[in-house]
Amino acid sequence: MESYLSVLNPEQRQAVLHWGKPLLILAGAGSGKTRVITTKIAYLVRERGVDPRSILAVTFTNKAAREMAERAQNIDGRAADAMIRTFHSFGAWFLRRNGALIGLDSNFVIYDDDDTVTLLSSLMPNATRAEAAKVAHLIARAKDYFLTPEDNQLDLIDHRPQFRKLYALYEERLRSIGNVDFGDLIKKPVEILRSFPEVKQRFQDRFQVILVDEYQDSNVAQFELLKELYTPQTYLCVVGDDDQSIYRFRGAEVRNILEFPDRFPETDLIRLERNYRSTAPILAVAGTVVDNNRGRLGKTLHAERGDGKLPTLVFLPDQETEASFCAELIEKSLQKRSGTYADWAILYRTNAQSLTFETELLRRHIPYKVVGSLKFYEREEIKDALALLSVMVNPRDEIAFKRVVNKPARGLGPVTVDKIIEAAAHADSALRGNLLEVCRRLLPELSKKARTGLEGFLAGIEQGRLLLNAEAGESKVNSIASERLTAGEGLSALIVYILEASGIAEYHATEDEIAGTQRLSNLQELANAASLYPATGEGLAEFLEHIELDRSMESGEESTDSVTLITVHNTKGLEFRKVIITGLEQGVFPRDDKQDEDLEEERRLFYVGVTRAMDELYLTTCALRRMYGRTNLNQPSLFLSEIPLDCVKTLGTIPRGFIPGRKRDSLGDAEKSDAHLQGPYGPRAPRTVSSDGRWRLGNGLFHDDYGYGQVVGITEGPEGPLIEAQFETGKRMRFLSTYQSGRFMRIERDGY
DNA sequence: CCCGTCGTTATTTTT
DNA sequence: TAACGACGGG
Repeated sequence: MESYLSVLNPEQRQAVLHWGKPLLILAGAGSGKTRVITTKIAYLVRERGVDPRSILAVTFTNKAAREMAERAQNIDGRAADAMIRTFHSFGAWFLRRNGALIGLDSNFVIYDDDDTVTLLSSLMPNATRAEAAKVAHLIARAKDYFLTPEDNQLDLIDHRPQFRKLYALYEERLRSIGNVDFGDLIKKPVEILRSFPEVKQRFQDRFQVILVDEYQDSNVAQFELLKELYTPQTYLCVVGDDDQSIYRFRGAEVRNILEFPDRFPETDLIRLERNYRSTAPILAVAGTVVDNNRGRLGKTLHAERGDGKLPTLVFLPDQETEASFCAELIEKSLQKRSGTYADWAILYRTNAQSLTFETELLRRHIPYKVVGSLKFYEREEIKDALALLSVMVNPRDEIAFKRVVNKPARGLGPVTVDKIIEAAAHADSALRGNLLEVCRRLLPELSKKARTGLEGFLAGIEQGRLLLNAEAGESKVNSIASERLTAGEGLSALIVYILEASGIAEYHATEDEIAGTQRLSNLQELANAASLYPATGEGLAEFLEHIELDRSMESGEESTDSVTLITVHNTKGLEFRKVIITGLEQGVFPRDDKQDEDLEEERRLFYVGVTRAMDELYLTTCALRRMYGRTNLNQPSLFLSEIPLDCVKTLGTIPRGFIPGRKRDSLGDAEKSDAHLQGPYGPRAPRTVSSDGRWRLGNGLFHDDYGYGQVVGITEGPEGPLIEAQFETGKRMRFLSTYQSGRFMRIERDGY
């Protein structure tokens, strides 16, 4: 056996050697999934004589695509010729070549969610941006589900007729601008493949092998794309873990993986259940909890590493205590043993929860980094720069045009700008939509102030375009020595020049002086990122596409040893020696509006978090938590009650009535679902009046969010008397008797 | 055009 | 609570 195959376990090897029928590899967390895919690519090229160019491997993240390409090449260099891309980058590649068939110019710009909202806002003049964002979200979902504005099933996304109209209007507008959104990168290729059999034939001939990674995160449109590329002669292999499907809210359809064997008859199924990451007690927690999900193919992870430290379940009074508990845990661990800060990750459900941890870690001088809050490409200056560059690539891009034409202020108010856009929309066909050309025509008609301003804007763009088209662009740029930004080389120099000439650089430099921000250096960073692209129109388009599709911004700040603060979602694919999952309370994780499918997804999210841990796992839950400026008394998370008590060590005071899970095999199904409904309060002699005299059973109350209700229980908590309220909406909550807020009050409404 | 104030509204986010 | 947007006054 070849050495690269000998490192595989029997199931992994079986998966690599498999050939012929469709294959579904169910790869549990930490089971060596990436190794299998990359080895498989290399194996196909090396042993099966498959032409690497006929291999298509798709993933969801650029990081995964890069890693896959790199590792496959390390085994066999010829794998470099395989097409290993994200779904979206494959779609973009496809559309640049075949988009003309449906009237799409090859120089389209890819709109991000933000641009999409802006476009939609312009179609909804009376709506707020937040309302437009909601519709934009729905449109994105519709595209994920491969639904057109005409589709009957669009009602499943939103049944209001105006949604259908807005979607149609949005599509029309996007088409006339000549750009695409993320959903189009999948949906449009499918449409082309369906409408043009000769194109479909070409692609089906080319791709003999199709591999899909993280298949549990694929959406309906992506499934359709696979179906169009697939023929009975194609070797199709998908890899994923149904238990790690956590992007339903974004259109991921877990049924894609659950029903794969039905969709592709004679599918072979291989399970990778040997886990090389975590110790057995950690996997026991993960397994018992996720086992409560109904919609899963079923899989049991075995810990190759064997036994280890028992996970700790920690009951805490509030979030401040939670933060200091985490900090102390980390400090003590570093004092005692030789571990590092980087061993530790603090996980939470929502970004807002990071604040308390940041405050505490800062106070104690514990180094940390917050993952996912970078948002480089959401910064104003970066969006400005990208909009400016977008207009140069696609002069029909009115969204980008609007953003930058009056920035810095050039005396072009919204009235003038709208006039230009109107004129462009109604220009004769040769100029239709070409904003820059229309601007030029319109100049004489404008007021002096507006004219001068617009001339300045056009001059900047024009010079930029000249340089893009000029052979010796670079040397020219360098001769126009830049004042604020350093030119660098290639496209970087050109971008620097454009930023300077347009006044954008100066505008943000001034901002920096006022607000002490880093905007100019961000712009510099953006420009630097372009250094490897040629200073041509094509190079610029490529650069913009790269940025739209890959916003990870891999800055090399990995060097400092620090604790990781991260949302559970963001931990997917990562691992840490020591993991603390925080905020495990009903209403937080899971959120209390989650039911059925959504609840199962939350449970999978919990599973993802747990399976990140290699050596140590801590689960924390707080009795009180401030959310939206209100302090709520929460029950421990349902998921905690699903963990058998002998699977964990507990710390802190277990709340009365907390019922831990029992051993799985002693539970019948009916009993199991009962356990979920079990209230947190044990039997006690009921009080009729709270000890502070504020409340009595049956008192009426009103809460802005929960409506009318009634006091149905009174207990004594560590912080004072607690009242339990049953609201007419069905919600039951407990409050401190002293809890007061303008939105919550006692009302004279005793009894019902 | 900039700034202050008021009101609204709160997940998760591979691309 | 806090952050962000919408609106009105200077």
